[in-house]
Amino acid sequence: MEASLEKSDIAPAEEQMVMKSNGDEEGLVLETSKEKDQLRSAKAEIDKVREENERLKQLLSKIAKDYQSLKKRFCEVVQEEEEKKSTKITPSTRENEESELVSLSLGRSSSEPKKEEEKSSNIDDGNEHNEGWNKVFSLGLDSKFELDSSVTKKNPSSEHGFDDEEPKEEEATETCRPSKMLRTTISADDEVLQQTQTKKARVSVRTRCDTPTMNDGCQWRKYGQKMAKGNPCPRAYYRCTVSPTCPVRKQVQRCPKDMSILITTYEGAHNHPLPPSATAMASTTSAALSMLQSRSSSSQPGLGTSVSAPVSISTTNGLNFTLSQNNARPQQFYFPNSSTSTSNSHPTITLDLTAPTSDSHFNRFPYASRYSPTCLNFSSSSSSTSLELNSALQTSWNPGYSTYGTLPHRQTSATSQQCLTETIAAATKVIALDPSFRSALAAAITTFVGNNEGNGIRDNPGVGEHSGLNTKMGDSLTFNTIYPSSHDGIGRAQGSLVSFPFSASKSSSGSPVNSRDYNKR
DNA sequence: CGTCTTTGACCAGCGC
DNA sequence: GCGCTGGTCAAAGACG
Repeated sequence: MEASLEKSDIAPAEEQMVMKSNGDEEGLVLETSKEKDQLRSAKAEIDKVREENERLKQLLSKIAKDYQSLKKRFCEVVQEEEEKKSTKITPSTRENEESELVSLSLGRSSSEPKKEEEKSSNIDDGNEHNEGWNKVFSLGLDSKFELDSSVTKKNPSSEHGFDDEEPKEEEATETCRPSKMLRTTISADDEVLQQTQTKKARVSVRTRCDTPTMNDGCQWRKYGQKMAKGNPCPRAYYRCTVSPTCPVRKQVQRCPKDMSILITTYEGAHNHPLPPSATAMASTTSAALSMLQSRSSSSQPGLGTSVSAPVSISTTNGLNFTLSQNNARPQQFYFPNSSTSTSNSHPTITLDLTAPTSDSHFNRFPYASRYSPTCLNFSSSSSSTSLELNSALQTSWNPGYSTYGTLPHRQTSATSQQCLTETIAAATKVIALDPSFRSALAAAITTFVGNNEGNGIRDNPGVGEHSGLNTKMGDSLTFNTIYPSSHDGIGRAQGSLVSFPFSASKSSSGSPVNSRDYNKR
């Protein structure tokens, strides 16, 4: 469409060129017409990007506006709560609260506060004016995605510090070989190695499902089964059969702790069109791939020494998005059941669709729920990425899922499904736009904290649909949004809060993944 | 008969 | 070097 519009615009110039070339030989004419086409398409592309840019700019300004007002309100509420609590709570409970709050921060981990502070000093600079609370909540993405280093730093002690709860599951979900990763990441410019690396990008989905596998819309062929160590349940290996050349594989395994939970780990990106029902998952997996690729491409050897803190976004509305790339375990302090991987070399995204019962995360952590019922929690390390969806958003890709009435999940309604789709889409977008993660984040967050009004997050966010959001922001931007309603019917105010620095505008990396493959056939 | 699953064998990486 | 483990292959069987 834009191309056709563009056609008329540039027609005169092109005609001139043609006229000119008519005087020359025919080959030249052909060449010129070729260039003409290229010019046309390029212009169209530029216009597209410009449009998108404008749209996202508006989006961001809107968010910033909202942020300002909500921040004000949030601070008021927080202060009130603080005053109330300060008289009631004991030092120990206060400590808990603090750690929970720390876990909300990007670039600060409660386990390594000092380290993080040092490493993200630039973040502090940007957030100093916020002090206190914002310090806690600020997201420092600046150095988080520098590949690396992290890789070179092995942190075995941290490996099992977190998963006492589900060690087997983690084993089941992940199988990484740090040394392998090390090799591939060290020579990031090596294309072959990069490919090897991208193969390791994984998306893990935890869902309650009684069926042997989760119906994600794709066709799979089982090619193997293995007993995983430490897990009584066998792990099944599937390969995508939609296209014979499709590299996508998935592993399916039951959670040893809860057999009703199915852990599906996807690896690779589809190289073929997918049915609409499969696009969400496909987008997510390919986005993970994209993220990994962009990381490796944007990594700088010299910056490799910084160990990033885990990045996680969590909301009571069901989103917990954790990015971690390092050997250090992702630190989701108040999401003990979120599936983070022990595997340190596989960047892994975990979608946790399991239904939390009464002991949901936030119920367990009243302060977190009180202060940030809908909080976006970013932290990053370099070993895995986990995205947890639960509560209201929990649902399944399995269309027949609701038929398993014994499962404690909520019935999948059209609303929640749409919500899930949007959530996945947004999360996918975030991942996909990793090179411009900071800016893209805004778009994704808008989907969550905004009204889901279709503001830019499409149903099928192809990985390649990079918006090219280059809007420059201030040093840090905090989103603090109140949800109009809560999913649990209690009606508590749901504030989503996230802040992150937009200290640098990166051009979005064209994702190598063919986003268009995911378009409807 | 074609497709899919099962299952033992094989290979590579890793730790000791 | 050896054993363990994860991942894959491929032959055989099951199924529609």
